Amino acid sequence: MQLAEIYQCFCDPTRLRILHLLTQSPLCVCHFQDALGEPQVKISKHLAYLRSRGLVQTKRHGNWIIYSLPDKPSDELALNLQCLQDCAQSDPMFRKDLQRLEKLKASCCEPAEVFAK
Amino acid sequence: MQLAEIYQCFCDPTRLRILHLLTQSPLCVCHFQDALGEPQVKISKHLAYLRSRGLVQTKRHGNWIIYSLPDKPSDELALNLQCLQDCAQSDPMFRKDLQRLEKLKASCCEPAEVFAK
DNA sequence: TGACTATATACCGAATGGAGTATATAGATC
DNA sequence: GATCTATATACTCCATTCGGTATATAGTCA
Repeated sequence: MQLAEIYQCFCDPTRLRILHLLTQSPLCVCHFQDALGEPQVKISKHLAYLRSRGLVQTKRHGNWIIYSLPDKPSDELALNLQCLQDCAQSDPMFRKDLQRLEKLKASCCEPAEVFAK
Repeated sequence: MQLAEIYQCFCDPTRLRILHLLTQSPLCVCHFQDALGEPQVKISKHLAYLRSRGLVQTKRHGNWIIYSLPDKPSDELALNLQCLQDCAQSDPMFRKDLQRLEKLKASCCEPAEVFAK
């Protein structure tokens, strides 16, 4: 059942925060590190977990590897990502993540593609 | 984060099927056994898992223990249960579960409260 | 009280998950 | 080629999960 696999990806707090940020824009590993305040190895491993299950895709841009949600998510994934966004709106943790992400976008000089939708 | 705990409950196929059936009506263990075709101990343990995390509640009715969704689910839980129902509509497994449940309801002579909403 | 029914729990083993430390890789720059 | 930066992977440890087998418990009925 694919649905259960989606929930397996959703069931860790760090992965949830990663996926939530990705609903805003594609990002690379260092952005997750800064926005979530978690060590590189932790972020990288959770991203690998999500990638191996098709929840995120990557493309390289110089030294950076840019993570994004799938171009064509399944109906189940799309529904659940929308639900995640709805739930996240009222959660302080998710809101803070977004705030830190906005600050990062404002302060850094990285190429537009990284944040491009 | 409570949200991650909800997804932990959702991330096993058997638990998903149980929760999906419960969106229809309260049920007791033997109904899950019959509708899902899984052994008693497996059902019982998953129900205990869900119960310990507040996803289901119980009341005794003679020898039966009737499981139901919480009277007042959190916003997050309500949203995700709705999402589950939406996803389940197009999934053959979930549809078959519902069919078997309907047959059970039609063929058995159990008290109305068990299936009452 | 004793048997029966529905359900729960204890215990075990295999598998997976998650965090940390250390190390490897790939591309960029000099 | 040497070095630097960003990211990934290997390894280890500990905790949790999941399934199965066996057994316990609570309520019912004779």
